[in-house]
Amino acid sequence: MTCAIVWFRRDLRLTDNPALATALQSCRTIIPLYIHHPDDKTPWQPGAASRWWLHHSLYNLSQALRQQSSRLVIERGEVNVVLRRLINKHNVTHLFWNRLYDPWIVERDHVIQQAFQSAGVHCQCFNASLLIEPWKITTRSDLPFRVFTPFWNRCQQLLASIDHPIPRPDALLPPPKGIASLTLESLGLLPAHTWDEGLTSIWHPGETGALNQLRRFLDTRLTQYITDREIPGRAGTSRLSPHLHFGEIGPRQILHALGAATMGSADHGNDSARGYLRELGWREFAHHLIYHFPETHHSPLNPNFHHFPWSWRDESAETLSAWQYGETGIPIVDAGMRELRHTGWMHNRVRMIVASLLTKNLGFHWLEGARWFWNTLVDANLANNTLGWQWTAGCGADAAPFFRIFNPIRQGKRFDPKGDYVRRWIPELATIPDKHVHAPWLVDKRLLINSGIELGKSYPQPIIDLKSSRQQALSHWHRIK
DNA sequence: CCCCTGTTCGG
DNA sequence: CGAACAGGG
Repeated sequence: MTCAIVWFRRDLRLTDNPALATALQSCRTIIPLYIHHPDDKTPWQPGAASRWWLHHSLYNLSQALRQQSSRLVIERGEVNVVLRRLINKHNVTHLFWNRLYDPWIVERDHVIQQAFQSAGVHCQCFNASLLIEPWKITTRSDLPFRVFTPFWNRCQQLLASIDHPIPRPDALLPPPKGIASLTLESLGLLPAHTWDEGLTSIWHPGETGALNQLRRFLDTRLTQYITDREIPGRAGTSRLSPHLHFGEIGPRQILHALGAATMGSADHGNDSARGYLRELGWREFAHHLIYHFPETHHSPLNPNFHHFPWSWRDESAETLSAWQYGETGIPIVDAGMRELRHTGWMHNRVRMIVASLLTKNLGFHWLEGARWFWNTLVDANLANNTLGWQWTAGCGADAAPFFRIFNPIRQGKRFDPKGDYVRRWIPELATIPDKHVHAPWLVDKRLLINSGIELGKSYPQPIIDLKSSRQQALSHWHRIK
């Protein structure tokens, strides 16, 4: 009699789940297990938005399991203790999971595999969340990639050989009779007071939500993706990032669906498909980097920046909180930060703009921004967050050179020309003419008053002079160049 | 997945 | 005088 644990982590789906599929082939009884371990020694404990998502995703998974006469077993505690207890209690013979790439998880999983393997449990782990795992490709000199373009070129050569997604199983196996489980509610993942209304109205965590979102994106947005993806005022992006983070859908499924969706379509559609795939490529690249350079979640990949004087300006709590809460007086930045706080998500173009302001103009350490994103994003992901912040801060490997300092006015005019995005999140600016919406402080006072805006009252004065702070940043950078 | 400054060029 | 381009941080 064989009994398997399928240890769910961030692979909260039934389709294209190799750990689950293998268990179904090789065992008679299956325990679908989730272990909540809030005390793990990570500097990156999931934030409130992420926990909110996790709660709903676990709920969705447990419902899906129930529909097939199985159920999710929820435990809490140190993972090896929990696993050992269940393995002994239920005579578990097989342990299956899908791999993750956060440095301490890689290490922990390795220890667990060793320990249980030598205790006679068959342990096996799989790739469920990447197209190409970090150790599968290297540069010509056999090193990890540090530059995106050659990385992605190499990946593209291998796309054709990537496995098709595994179909959703049409029958599961029951867990042992009477097996105990904590309730989902007892994990306390939901916020104490209800700030989550903004989230509930736009997101649908869980596998069903993920598949619907992919379908909707492919059917209604993909052909316009290449032109719309940079316009934060349009719903042009896939918005799959939180679903991907929790593994409610995997990139193999997207790749496969993308192939089917663009088969035989005109060039424009293929440009869009390629463009979208490239964004998945950045996700792959981020995981490649965090795996091979596990220090980078706190330390710059580019050694020139090890002694860079981050935090060269006032570093005051008020300045930081003005940035966090969208009160900097710079509309495109405030719009982004408010979108983040209300929805747990921010358009990628705007992420770059707000990050550039924080690290270059306001002179804060990039980790300060990374932490805020970590706590507020529903898609908070160590690999992507690290890549993103090091990229804009200029200290990553293939980062934007430090001297690429975004000008939020120019960015606003270019990517939000009519101010649709800005006005959506900053209704105070509803009546200001389009041409001034990105820099209200440069507008003639009388015109502002006609628009019913008084800077410093209804909307803040800018907290930073863009020109001089830019000069300051460049002069600091000069010293380490 | 940039910005600024200076220069040239066409109207 | 704006658009287009080159050069450099």
